[in-house]
Amino acid sequence: MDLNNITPENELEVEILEDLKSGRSKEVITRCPPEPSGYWYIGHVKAWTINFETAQKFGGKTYLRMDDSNPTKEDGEFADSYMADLEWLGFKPKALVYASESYFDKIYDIAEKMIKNGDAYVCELSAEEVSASRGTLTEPGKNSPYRDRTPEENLKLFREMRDGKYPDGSKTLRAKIDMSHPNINMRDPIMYKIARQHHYRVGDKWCIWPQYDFVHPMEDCLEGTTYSLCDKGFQDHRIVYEWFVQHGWGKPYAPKQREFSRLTIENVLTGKRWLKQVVNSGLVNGWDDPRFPTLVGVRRRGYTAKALKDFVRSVGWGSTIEVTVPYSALEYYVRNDLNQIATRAMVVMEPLKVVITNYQGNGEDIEIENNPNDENAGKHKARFGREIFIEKEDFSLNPPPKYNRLVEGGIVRLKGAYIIRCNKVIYNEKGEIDHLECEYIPESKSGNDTSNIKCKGTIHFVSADNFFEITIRNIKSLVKPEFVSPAKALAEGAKIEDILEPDSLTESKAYAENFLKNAKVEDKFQFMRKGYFCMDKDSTKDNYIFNNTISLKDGFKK
RNA sequence: UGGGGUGUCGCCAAGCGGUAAGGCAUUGGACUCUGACUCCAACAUUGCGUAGGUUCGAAUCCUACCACCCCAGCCA
Repeated sequence: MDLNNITPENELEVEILEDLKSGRSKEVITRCPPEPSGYWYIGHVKAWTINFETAQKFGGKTYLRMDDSNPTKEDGEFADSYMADLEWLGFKPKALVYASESYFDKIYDIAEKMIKNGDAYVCELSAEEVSASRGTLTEPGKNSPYRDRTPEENLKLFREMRDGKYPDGSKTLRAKIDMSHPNINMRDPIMYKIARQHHYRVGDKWCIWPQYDFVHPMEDCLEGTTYSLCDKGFQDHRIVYEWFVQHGWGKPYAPKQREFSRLTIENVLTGKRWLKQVVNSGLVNGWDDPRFPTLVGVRRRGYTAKALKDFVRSVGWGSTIEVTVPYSALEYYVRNDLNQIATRAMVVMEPLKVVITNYQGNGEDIEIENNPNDENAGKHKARFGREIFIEKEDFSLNPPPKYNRLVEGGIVRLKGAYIIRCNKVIYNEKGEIDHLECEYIPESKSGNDTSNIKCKGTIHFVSADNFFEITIRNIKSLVKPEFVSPAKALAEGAKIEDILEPDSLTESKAYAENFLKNAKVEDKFQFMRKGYFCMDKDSTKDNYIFNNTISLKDGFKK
């Protein structure tokens, strides 16, 4: 790889380039280190995109590493979902490693080494006492009375901790740094705690567990990570990270921790704790509910991996701890990608029957382009005949200004077929419109129109001999629009039920052209003039279900 | 009152001493057999948190101030 051909696009890349040129780094190794304790959501895409793509850019690699050092929160169910999510996103990790299995032994050895070096000690303060002696933001902490034990004594105690000689919570291993350090994270952080807890991977092998500030840098070192990229929430842990790299690892080519902004989206509920509550309350249908911001949720809804990645790239690295963007920023990329790949089809949501009074035959085939933006997408057959259905809203008795759909006595083009003129409105006993009587203009057929009639509007339709009924799932924002920061509202005491939109998911029936019978789960369509839809996994042979991924932009000013 | 950060258009975001990129949103308009897409135009008028200073010249350097965010788990 020729470093001179690489154009750095942010400060980190500038730094990496310098490190590579100076020889500080031999290659770029990053990691994707989820704690397997919940499903990923859109925010994770940013973290993984940054980690995978910076490595890729410099010809490096990325490991998927389960950061599973807390047995009380972790679960194999989640760990298993991550490989699938990553594959869907299009990222290929160099390997999948479980920190608990691959690194705990070595990390234990490092801890012993640190004890021998006088960098760690066994402390017998209770959790409350540790907290009380840590000091406050403005006052220094106090040294633990156990701080000055000899390395021999510490080593003996630590081994006994490991061997299960002491009850849970009775002792900890602490780093000997500085109890009066202005950064609280440096005040003798806990390296190991005692907790008899079954672990989803390593079972009951351990009763002592390494803590984040210690375990994370050591995992990075053992793995060969050169750049440990995390969110800005860890910015004031960087100094601790570097301390452990120096005192625990102590070799050259140590990793560097660098931080990017967390990404949040207006009006989207995030936070494991809240999402879990919503799932448990039954207000949604599981973690992959199409209204949910989880990856499995947005995927089911019909969002694409490309859209998500384009979106997070557009937001950038970020400078503040958290960057909040409007939902429309995401939607732009969703529409953008779907517009390129979605197959066009005609579906009538609220049918209004139209009889073509001057049409005599048994109907005829017409052709519809599968995707006008992709010439290789081909066409599919649809039908036109004496009886068709159009959208109710495409006919008006009292048309607003600039309404260029069907009106009494007016004309409109049927997509892919003919121009029709509305001659008569037929009402039922209740005085409602029952159907329309129209005539078609035989010379106006799409493809060989010799009629010379200029027609402003084109509407979609289905023919009575070429449709079947489908189910549409209409999806609105899960959260009421006034809650721009739902997690904040909840933290301030709002109730889940109060911030959620009551009818965020509704079902309705629609008439779809028969072509849609070929659809498979996760196939993406544009129902012309309506929006993008994705076939849901709940579909059966007799009931095709489509999720409304997103509407089309509507430029019609009423 | 400690430490770590950040302040450039409604929202993101370039810029790193030479006279305010770009994207989203918005508003006009063109095109259109999807009122989509696409295209074109407008959108910080000495303005880059504020006040001073240095300089021929500052968002960029210096000084002081102000505002906002994060940190006191044996969570990650």
